Amino acid sequence: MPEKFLKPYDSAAAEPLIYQKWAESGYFAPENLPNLPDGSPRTEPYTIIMPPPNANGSLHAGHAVFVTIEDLLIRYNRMKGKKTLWLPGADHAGFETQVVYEKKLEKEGRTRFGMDPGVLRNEILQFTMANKSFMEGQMRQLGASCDWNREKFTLEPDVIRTVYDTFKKLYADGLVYRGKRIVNWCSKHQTSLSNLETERVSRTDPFYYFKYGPFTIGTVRPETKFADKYVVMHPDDVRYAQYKEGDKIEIEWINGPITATVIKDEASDPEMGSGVMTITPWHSGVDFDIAKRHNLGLEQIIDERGKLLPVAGEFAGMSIKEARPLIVEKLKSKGLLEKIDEKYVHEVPVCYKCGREIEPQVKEQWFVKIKSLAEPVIKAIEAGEVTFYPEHYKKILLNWLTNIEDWNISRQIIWGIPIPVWYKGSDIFVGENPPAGGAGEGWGRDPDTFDTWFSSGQWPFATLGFPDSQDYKTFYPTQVMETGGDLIFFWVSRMLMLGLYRTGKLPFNTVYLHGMVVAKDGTKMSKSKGNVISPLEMSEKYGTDALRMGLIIGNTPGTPTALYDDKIKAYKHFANKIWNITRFVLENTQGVTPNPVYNFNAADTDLLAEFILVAKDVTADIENYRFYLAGEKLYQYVWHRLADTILEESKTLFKGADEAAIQSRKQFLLYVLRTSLVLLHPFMPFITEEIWSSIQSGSMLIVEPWPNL
RNA sequence: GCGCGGUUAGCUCAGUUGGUAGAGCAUCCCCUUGACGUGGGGAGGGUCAGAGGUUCGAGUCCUCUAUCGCGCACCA
Repeated sequence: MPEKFLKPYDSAAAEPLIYQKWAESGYFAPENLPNLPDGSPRTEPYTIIMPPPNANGSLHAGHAVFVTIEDLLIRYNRMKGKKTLWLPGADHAGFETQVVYEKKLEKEGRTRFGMDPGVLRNEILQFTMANKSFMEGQMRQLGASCDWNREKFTLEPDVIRTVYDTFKKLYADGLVYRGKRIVNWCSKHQTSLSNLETERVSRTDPFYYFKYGPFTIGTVRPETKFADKYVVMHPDDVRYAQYKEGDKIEIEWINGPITATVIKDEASDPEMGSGVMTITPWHSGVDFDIAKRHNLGLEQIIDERGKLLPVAGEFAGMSIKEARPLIVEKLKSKGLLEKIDEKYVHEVPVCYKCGREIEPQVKEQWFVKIKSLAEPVIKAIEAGEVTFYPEHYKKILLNWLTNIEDWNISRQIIWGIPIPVWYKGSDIFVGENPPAGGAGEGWGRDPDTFDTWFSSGQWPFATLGFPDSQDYKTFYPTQVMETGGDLIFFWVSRMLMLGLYRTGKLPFNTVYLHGMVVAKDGTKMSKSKGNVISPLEMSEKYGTDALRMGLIIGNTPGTPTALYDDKIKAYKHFANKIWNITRFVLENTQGVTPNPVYNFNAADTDLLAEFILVAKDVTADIENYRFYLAGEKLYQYVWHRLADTILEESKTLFKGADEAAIQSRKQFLLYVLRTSLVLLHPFMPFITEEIWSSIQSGSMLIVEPWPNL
């Protein structure tokens, strides 16, 4: 028996060496995998495109979950004899990374505003690349058996080329347009945001009722009302039947007399307040739509920094917070304040990064006519072409796709893929370079970058070298997209839409969405709460195998998973158990040569049948994405059946004199140990490979065939 | 407003096509000197949120109620 089994398993020492062995074997790459047991080459592809982690920090528990689940699937399918590719990547993560970098700048007493864009871009690139290589090391530590030679970064030239081709095609097909529309504007980050990048928070604010000529209007935002010269009511509201569309009314307002125009529109809710409202089309989506329907003028009241413009008269230059009480005071002194409802509860949109209120602004930006892309995906999903784990995400996604709004893809940040568009007066040219003649002839480039999800949405085919490469032909469409449930709209939906649009095929037919990893008390892990569990620390402390089991067992798709020290510790104990089972078996089978076709006696035949049932069950569970059950069943069998019962019985048996029974049992123990290691490998790759190297010289467990049951 | 979930043992959660309620942790008792104390054996503990229905049979399917939560959405 090898000496090492006399000491406890030392995961920290063993793991890096095992990973190195795997890497050197070349088995991470599909073309290097050995032939099938019958000698034929592998043909059936199995592909997972890794969700590229944002290269702006270190790996967190969520990353560890996806690495564990995807690595499990990959190892399983590799052992099943598939031509297996797990393609890793790293994401520049546009706005996300820029926000992280801005915080770093802030700490250094600097700011991005006023910085030379080229210099800033370069700084962030260096920051990103440093994080990228750091995180790659961490993924190796977690045992990721991905093909590093095929790794992709989202800003590589061929990825950008694919993204530009898609944009050109969308433009040619009339599915992307430049429009002057209301966008979600964050006055801190100085960029527009998609609807998904805003959140809604409940606020209690005073709701003011003001006299507006003969009417009473209500508002929580008096600071937007300076230029309000349209008064809107529902066409069927009998209270205001005497007023006709287009009537002009002279009224006294904040900064003096104005002429108001009556507008009749169904957007006005007679139940709300007095049933009359004034509109501020530049700073409200509803108002903007009304203005558009009635062809009304637009005037900006609040600037991009959230300060009042000269139209506010004496309040110009003030922030909203400063100005609001002063404006109310002034209206009150003019006798125009009717009443205040102090307890008005409403929801306001805020920037998902800084929590500042979104200030809607009218901007000229690029929008995707997303309904046209959504429709074929809706049909495909309804036809059952995509399987979701958990199943109910199908309904959630369909609901979202059905109610989808045009997608704003321009961002006013530098960290991203520049939009390939040139302007000259009212002429638009779509291309990476200006039309012949060059920028010298008055063509100016669009200063914006793409929403990072616009490019990420093309990831499955962009990474594989669409449209001509051999990899694309071999590995697309991929088998499964495994990612966090929070990315269902941001990413999964866009991959489905853009993938189908560009390649004519859905990029994957199975979507597995894991739940968020939370602290033991069920709350979100956050640095400020100090309850963050670092997967890398856990891996160092208890071993990666223990961490992986802790992340798999009890983790049903779509449900938050609690991760805590004790849980991982329990699986370190399990690793120790496996180690000691091996020790017991090796001690008691010295001199016995495993015979793969041994005829067990009746008792051991029963044990074999029982084990085969477990193995079949585990296999079916993995095939059906029930990893949490598969892991638990293996744990139960190996510990509480094999170790607690079978090994204990064997002790008595071995002390007896029934040589035939002893021989049979020894053969059985060797068989069950070896096969258990195979079954456990996708879950606990390190310790199983380490043991395998001692009992089966010259072969590696990573490519050992999965038992054919 | 629209949509989606949860409610099972003290705690955290499983429960796959309907077939006598499970695990881990916690609690209590006992055992064990060599595979492993990172151990072993055992015990207590649940009218599966409530009501009704379908069924030979319901934690599982249907309806309603209660309650907690989540997502999406341009409500002045």
